Amino acid sequence: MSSRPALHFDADAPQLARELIGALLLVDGVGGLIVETEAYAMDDPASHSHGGPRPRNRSMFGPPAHAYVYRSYGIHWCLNVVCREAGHGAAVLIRALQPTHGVALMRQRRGTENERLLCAGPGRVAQALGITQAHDGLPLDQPPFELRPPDHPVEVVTDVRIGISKAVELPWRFGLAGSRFVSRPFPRETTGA
DNA sequence: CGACGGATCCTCT
DNA sequence: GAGGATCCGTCGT
Repeated sequence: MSSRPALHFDADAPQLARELIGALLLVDGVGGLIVETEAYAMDDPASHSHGGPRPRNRSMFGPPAHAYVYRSYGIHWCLNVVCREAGHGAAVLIRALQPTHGVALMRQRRGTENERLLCAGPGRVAQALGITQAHDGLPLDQPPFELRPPDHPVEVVTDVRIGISKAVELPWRFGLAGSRFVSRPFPRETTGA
């Protein structure tokens, strides 16, 4: 399947997750091309929004095209793009980037020289881009964020989501076909395009 | 009020 | 492949 060069923040999470593959994500000019995402919906036992709004997940129920940032395992920050409409509790987790802008700074923040591992995983993405709870709820179309759709259609592959224990069968992980910057390989690199 | 467990990452084997 | 680090929202008693 090919995703078209447009970002529909009012779409449901799986569609936006697909559209975000190949998009450019920057924070203060640092970042890269999105190569891996996951979709989370309200009627989705694996989603933080499952069960309705709470203080912790309030950004997930806020306006679309804004950030939902949460702390993972008490250590890492992870960035989501809120979608649909306010109240739906749908979002797309940014799982991996192909580093393109500010690589030296990302290396410094991450403490590694391995470019393949700079942004390969949601915690690594946040660390490389300097994302913290301070970014929770901020609009992604304004500084310090910059989010631009892909320049051209890209080939997207899918798989089940990673690290969850509920709704494990949903094929809601999306990746850029053939990318070496994903957090984990996709089982099949062929799609119908 | 105590316990649990997670949309993870790193190190060591 | 396994286990530890380390925070805090959520839930059970």
